[in-house]
Amino acid sequence: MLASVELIGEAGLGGLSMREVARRAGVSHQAPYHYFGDKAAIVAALVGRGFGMLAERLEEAAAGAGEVTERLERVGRAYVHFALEEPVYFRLLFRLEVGDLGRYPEVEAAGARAFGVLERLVAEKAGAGASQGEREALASLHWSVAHGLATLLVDGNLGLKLGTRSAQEGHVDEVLRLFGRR
Amino acid sequence: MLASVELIGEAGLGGLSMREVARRAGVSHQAPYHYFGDKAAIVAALVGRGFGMLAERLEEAAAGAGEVTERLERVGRAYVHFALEEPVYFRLLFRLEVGDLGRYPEVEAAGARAFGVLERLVAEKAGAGASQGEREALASLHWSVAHGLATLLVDGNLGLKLGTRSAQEGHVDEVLRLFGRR
DNA sequence: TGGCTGGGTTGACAATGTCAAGCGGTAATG
DNA sequence: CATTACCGCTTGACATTGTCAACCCAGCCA
Repeated sequence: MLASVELIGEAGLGGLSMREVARRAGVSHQAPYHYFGDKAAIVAALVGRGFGMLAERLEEAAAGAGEVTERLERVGRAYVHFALEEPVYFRLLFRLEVGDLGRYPEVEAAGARAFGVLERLVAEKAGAGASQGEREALASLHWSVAHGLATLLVDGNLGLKLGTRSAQEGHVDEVLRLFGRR
Repeated sequence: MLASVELIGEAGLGGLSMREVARRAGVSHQAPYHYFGDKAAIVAALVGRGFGMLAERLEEAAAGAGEVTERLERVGRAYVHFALEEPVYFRLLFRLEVGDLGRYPEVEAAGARAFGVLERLVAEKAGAGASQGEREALASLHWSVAHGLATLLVDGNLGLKLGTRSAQEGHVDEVLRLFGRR
């Protein structure tokens, strides 16, 4: 299990070989197979774990004191920071093919838990007068900003050269602050 | 080449088998190998093509008349629409492992071309007085919104049930309009 | 004692990516 | 015309992988 994460980190999801994992763990090539029926199942387990970790961080960020907008910004920051701190897990989260996800309800539930944090905050911000469509749009917008920024940063696709970690964090803060001013 | 896209569409990137591609094209299992040295190379070629298509759409959207904010909004919509219309290509674009990308400069160039469209618009919007950091943050923010929304929609991770295509487009319009109000 | 179960093992199989070598035809070169 | 070179492709091998099936053995319960 830990060996899987390590290996994915080294060789990417495509480079994940159950046989190599077993080799590293010093067991036979079928041992992992005994716990997870399938290669997809081991990945799904990791995804579930990853969503759990993410949800925890988001809940923590949402729980503290402060105005709604402030807490929302904190949640966004927590989202992006999670991606930067656990890039292996984060990349995994959204790499499952859509169809496969249905086979693992607990993974779906873990994802919904993370999304729920955002949803509640957005509902609070929108106020009672807002229509469902407005709330959904606001939630999608917030989710998109955090998710887009995290994805682009993690994959180095922002076209910027943000070498150090603190440079990345500074950029994230600036972007989120800019988004918050509205 | 076309067979690859088709196969990826059916079985996902992981399900792409050069041998199966060759079989469909009615040639020997080594024929594709003759044109592309590598499995990674064929994927990179598709990514390059995808970025080219995307850049074209963005340039088109940016070229028309209107104020900067209006054009920016059009570009964002074009970005998301591309993802919805060509999900196979779009998913491919950002799935290359970071390290591998360096091996294919033409792919990087195609990506930079797409990003450039946004960069110029943002520079225009920010005005001459803005610092480089401000411009970068603004560009990242716009890119993040479009990219995040596109990614989440394509992978069905928004937690919403947007069955029909027009429902999706309506949601996109609403989110982008909301973002534009600033 | 006997049987059952959990945590493995060994051995086989088809499929895949990739390497190496060969082969037929067309085009340029002498 | 003969030769050479190249292009587009094929055949045949190889190690590696995911997965199936069968077996094994310690420890526990009855």
